[in-house]
Amino acid sequence: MSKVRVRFAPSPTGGLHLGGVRTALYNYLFAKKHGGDFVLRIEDTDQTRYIEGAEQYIIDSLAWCGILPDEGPHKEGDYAPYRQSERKNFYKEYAEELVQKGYAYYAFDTPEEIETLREKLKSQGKSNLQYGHQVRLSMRNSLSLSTEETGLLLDSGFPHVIRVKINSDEFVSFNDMIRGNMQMDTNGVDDKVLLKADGMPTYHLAVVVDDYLMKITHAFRGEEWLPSAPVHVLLWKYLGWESHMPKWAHLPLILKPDGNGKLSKRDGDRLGFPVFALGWTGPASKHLQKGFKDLGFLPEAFINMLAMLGWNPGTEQELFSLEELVENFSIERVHSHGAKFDFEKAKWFNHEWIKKSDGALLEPEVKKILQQKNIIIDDEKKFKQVVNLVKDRCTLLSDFWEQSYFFFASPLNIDTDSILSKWNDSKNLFFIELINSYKLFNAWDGTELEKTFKEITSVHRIKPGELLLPFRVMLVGAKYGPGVFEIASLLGKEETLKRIQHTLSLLSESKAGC
RNA sequence: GCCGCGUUGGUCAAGGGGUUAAGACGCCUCCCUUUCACGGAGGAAUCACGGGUUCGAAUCCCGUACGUGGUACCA
Repeated sequence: MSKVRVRFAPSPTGGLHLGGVRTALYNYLFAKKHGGDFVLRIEDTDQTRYIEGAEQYIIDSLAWCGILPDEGPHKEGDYAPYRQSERKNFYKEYAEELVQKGYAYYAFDTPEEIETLREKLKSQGKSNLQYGHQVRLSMRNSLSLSTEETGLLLDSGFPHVIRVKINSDEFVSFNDMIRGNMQMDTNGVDDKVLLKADGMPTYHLAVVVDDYLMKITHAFRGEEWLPSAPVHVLLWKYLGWESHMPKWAHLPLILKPDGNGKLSKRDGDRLGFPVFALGWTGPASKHLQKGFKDLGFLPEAFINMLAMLGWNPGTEQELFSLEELVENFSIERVHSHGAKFDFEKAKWFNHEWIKKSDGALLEPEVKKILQQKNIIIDDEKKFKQVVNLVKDRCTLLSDFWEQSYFFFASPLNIDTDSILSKWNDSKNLFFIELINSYKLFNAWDGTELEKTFKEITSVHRIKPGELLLPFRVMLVGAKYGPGVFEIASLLGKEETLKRIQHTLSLLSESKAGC
């Protein structure tokens, strides 16, 4: 058995969205599971849709996910080049070969002529034109024209394409690793263009030629290719490569959460969640669409979520590292139906990953987030403690800001309103005495702070619960966060006393103002 | 329109002739927490419909409906 080789073959037409990353992921998982190669091939045969920078963006996106190609345009192997635009000569050669063998033909119809014909049929209420066995003899091509006429047109350099000649009523069967035995007839497909007038191949030719030349053993791609699969299978046969044909698997689509249609690049803004791994700025619009990374997702959570959207190991385990996915993945367990994307579940995966990640792993990203907000981290030991203390309450990395900034800077606002309604002189006196007691502390320890706090409450005959909330608001600015004495302990004596004092004066001002 | 693929709670899903039809997200209730989370215990909610086959169908077959993809010199 030859070495497993799979490829991910995106076209550089813009950002790489969820579905694309998942296709890459499944290819990668399968390759690594079987000790094979994962090849990145850039399908840039449509010059009209080519977007500068998209190729690098794709490589960067995959790298962030931990999906590293063994070969690709950025990492050349034995099958270079890896951009189809640089492989132009191969395709022409094979297209000509197909013509010689009688499996393909030259067609001289201009796009405008075909379009006109389509419009005409449409206006007559007829079904869409299929350039195939029904009409090919009434069109302008090397089948309908004499050899002389064809030769003349060819010699004069008349623009032409090469089309595959698909026989009607032919049954094509192949095995799909997800769907099982497929038997389709050729009536559903037309005489696909193989080589365009500009000399570039279409997907149909390029995918077959490149998969053959690059010794691809398994071809996994989106379900949208299923209807044209018979053409590809036939091409493998016509080129005489049938015994080398890769095993196929057509992956289910990722659908929009609100129903209707597959998730597309444009859905990101409309639906309020990212569709890209990394942020993408359209070169024309200059509009930035944020990616999962920008929103505070961990790559581990992102690929975990993606893997589970369309695949399931059959056990109750939901949390998988990339290594565990490699170990457990099986293409046969990929579903044959699409799944709607659920952003809430995606966030859940991230929350789980933040909780289970070692604080040390999170620190660099968290530090970046805090520093972007001009928070100065002067005490590394304290920073580590804070990260571990608050990570359970963070769903996104960006949540670390709200959950931890007040350890390093004064609260932005003090929510005095939440204290004021129940505020009175005896509570004020309590805090004054608390300050005085805390001033005498030598060892600033959370347990001791709590002990003293409670002792004073009993002297003042106030329930601790009535004072804990004001205390929290003094330190945090609002009603959230970890245990209040843990916060005080990390804040240190000077800062804690300063914050109590500060809020006390705010409260007296408010009272006076009433 | 035609052709292909699909259909288990709102969402992701296990289950592939006999199950009280797993589990997860989300939602609700309670416990924990003198905050917010985390954690724990519960709850509501499902086999698209109609025919077969069978002692027995979510599971197999056929229709219908619905969804989705294709129907480009795009991939």
